[in-house]
Amino acid sequence: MARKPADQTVNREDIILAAAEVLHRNGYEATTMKDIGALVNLTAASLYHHFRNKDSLLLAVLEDGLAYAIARLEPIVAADQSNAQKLAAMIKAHVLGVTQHTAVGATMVFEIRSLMRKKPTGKMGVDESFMERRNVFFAQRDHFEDLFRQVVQAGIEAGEFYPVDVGIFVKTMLGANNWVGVWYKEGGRLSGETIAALLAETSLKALQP
Amino acid sequence: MARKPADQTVNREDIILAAAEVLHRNGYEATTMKDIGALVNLTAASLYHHFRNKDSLLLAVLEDGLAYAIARLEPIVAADQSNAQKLAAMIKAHVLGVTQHTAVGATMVFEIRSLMRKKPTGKMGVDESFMERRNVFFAQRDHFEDLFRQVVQAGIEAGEFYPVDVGIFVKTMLGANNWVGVWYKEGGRLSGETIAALLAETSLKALQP
Amino acid sequence: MARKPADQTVNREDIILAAAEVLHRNGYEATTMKDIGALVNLTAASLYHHFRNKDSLLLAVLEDGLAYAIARLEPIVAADQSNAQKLAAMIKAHVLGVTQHTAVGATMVFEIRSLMRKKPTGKMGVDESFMERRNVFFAQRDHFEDLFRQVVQAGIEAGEFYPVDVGIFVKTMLGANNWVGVWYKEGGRLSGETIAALLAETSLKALQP
Amino acid sequence: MARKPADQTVNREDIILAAAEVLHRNGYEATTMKDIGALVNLTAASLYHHFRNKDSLLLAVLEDGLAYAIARLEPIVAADQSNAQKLAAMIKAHVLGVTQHTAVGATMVFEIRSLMRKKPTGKMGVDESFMERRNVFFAQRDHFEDLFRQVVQAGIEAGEFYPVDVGIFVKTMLGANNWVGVWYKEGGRLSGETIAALLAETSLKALQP
DNA sequence: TATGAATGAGGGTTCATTCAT
DNA sequence: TATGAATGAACCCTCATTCAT
Repeated sequence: MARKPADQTVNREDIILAAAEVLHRNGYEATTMKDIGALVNLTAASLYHHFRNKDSLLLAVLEDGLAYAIARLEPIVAADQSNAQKLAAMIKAHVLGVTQHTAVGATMVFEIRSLMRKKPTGKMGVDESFMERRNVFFAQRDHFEDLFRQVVQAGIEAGEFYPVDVGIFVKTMLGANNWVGVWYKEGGRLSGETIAALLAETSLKALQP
Repeated sequence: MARKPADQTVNREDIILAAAEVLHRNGYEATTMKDIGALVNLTAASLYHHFRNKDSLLLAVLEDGLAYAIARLEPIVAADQSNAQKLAAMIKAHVLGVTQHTAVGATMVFEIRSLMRKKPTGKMGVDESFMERRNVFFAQRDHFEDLFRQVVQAGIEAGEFYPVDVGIFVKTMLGANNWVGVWYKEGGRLSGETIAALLAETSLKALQP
Repeated sequence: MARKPADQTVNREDIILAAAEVLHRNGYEATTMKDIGALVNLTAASLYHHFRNKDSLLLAVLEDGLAYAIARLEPIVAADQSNAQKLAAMIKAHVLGVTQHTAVGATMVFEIRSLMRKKPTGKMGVDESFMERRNVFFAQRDHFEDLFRQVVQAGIEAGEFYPVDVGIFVKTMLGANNWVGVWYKEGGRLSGETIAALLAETSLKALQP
Repeated sequence: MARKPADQTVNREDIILAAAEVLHRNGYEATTMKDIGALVNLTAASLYHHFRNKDSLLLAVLEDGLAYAIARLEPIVAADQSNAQKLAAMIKAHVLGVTQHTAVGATMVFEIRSLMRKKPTGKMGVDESFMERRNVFFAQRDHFEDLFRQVVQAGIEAGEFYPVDVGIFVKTMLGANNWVGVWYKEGGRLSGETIAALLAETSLKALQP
């Protein structure tokens, strides 16, 4: 269960990884500090040396996952390729990320509800910095979706894609892609790469002019 | 807030509806008996006259939603139409169900993790009947997916559809459809019917031979 | 230790009494819900059926004590007597209250710092109703002091009293009176009545023209 | 916030001063090692190089304040003056100390309850030396009160003072004087000296034969 | 000396659940 | 049926304290 040998120093990143795992497995509310600590051989109390509180830690996981996902997408969007090629590459990269990088999986599958529902307090009064971070996160989340919207839109305008309703299409496509995080199990019938390729193919076909 | 006038008798179905609403809005762990009760002007304690415990109530919601979803699908599958027509009708029916019937939305969007994670006891010892119901639910869930798989498979064999990996395709498609429950807001830019039609169109296009 | 037999129903007032006792004995921060509960044979959790949270309960104690103290003072102020007679009666009543009514003792000896230091949150976000109650409490506390100030001021104007600095004198006098709550032990050398009489005599002498 | 520039060596006395400030402001239980450390730019852990534990540190504050108060009183008691002159000087000195010397204020206002309630262990087993120090402190506290009692008693015997109950009178008077530490704010309407003078006058008047 | 990291103990609070009324 | 009262379990978080560096 524990991922870290008992005698090693634990750093912020280790904790985020552990938290991502629990978060991905159990969801926001069912994730306890104790569970996270157990994965790095720490007590719950010790986690507070690295993060102000649970919300802050879990938000760090989400930020991490989202940043990673975006980082893989942006070079693709900026590349000099057809929109179809870009979109295929984006989907593959994203789905692969969902299956491989726990934090990405957690971030995407994640019911953002939990974060939205958060009242401006955990136990520390009105934590403005948290609210700010949360807002930045939501903005990044929009940005993430926007990368897909841009490419689809450009593809439509270039005549590469069938003129779908971009907003609906992208949400739908991401729903499909993110959902992989729910059912994907390592060592299953198909590899992450294969699944990623199949999902890309499906989306591309759906956009055929 | 309360869905029931204060002076009316509350029955099992009312509670399920209330629970579905909270469940859909807040997720499994964040759903409290008090919240559910509030929607029908009951105290949390009173809910126990209608349901053995929280799990049982929430499972009832999921069963309800799933049964409703299946009930709308089976006649379509059984109808005398092309597989393409069937699949389009199924998607439309399902997506519409997700947007209109809270319990369906809750059931589908729902991270089944919560249910799977449940230890065979809450406070009442090994509740075998609950485990049975849970297993039946999972079986039904499989059946639900199977309805889609059947039609897709038949369509492929009939040459109507492109020969996709049926398992992956259906999971993907359902991911997309169910995700609607996450982002759909009544009174948005597009009606549930329109969204349902668009999703059906997208999936059908992706299956074009 | 427990003040209530194990088989009796506990009501709001019982809890306030228990809380007053612990509060008086241990001070705000050192008072735990568990300790309070123990005095009425309840668990800490059970207290939450009667009070929203610890702050609310302790504030109730203070309100109680203050209300009681004021209630004993107001008739005296309104009576038709000389200011000297009034003041003597007020001091006696107040000191007696401090020695007999635990909540009064707690309220008066109480380092109001704890209440003033309270950030607008315990664990429940910005609890506005609590802040309002707190403000009302402080206003009442002012009113309490004002009753003494009125009589002293009137006495000075009537030539009954030496023209002291009213504000300082009253604060000083109340400091002396409230301090009784710190050192008074039931069954000591002198009765509460005797002590009260001595304190009244002392203050009156200090005001001699 | 920090009282010491970041690059200066911190000594025992600095810490006591910082602790006195926090203690005076927040009370025993609400005083944290972290808060104290912050005032001298130290971490909580670092404080343990100077003091065995929190209790020991806070007791040092109290000892300091009490020693200072006594040191100012003893010469007065020993001086060759009338008892009335002595008492007036003592009150002035003491009240001034309360307003000026944080440790005195902390010691006096301080609810000795916290110290009395201390179980003979925090985490370090039965700390006998602490219990001894605590007892010495209480003895000193008695001595402090005794200085006042001596002068009042002598004054009564000399016919300078009205024959009050010495014990009660002194406790009452000290209550009044110590209470100044609760309400005194620097920069208020009256200076510490003025307040001290008024309190002395009041007590002396109360003792008029 | 100073500190970052870690922890055990404990406190406030929530919540599902039970039970007598 | 309905509920108020009560509770055990669990959770988040704080804090005094220790220890290796």
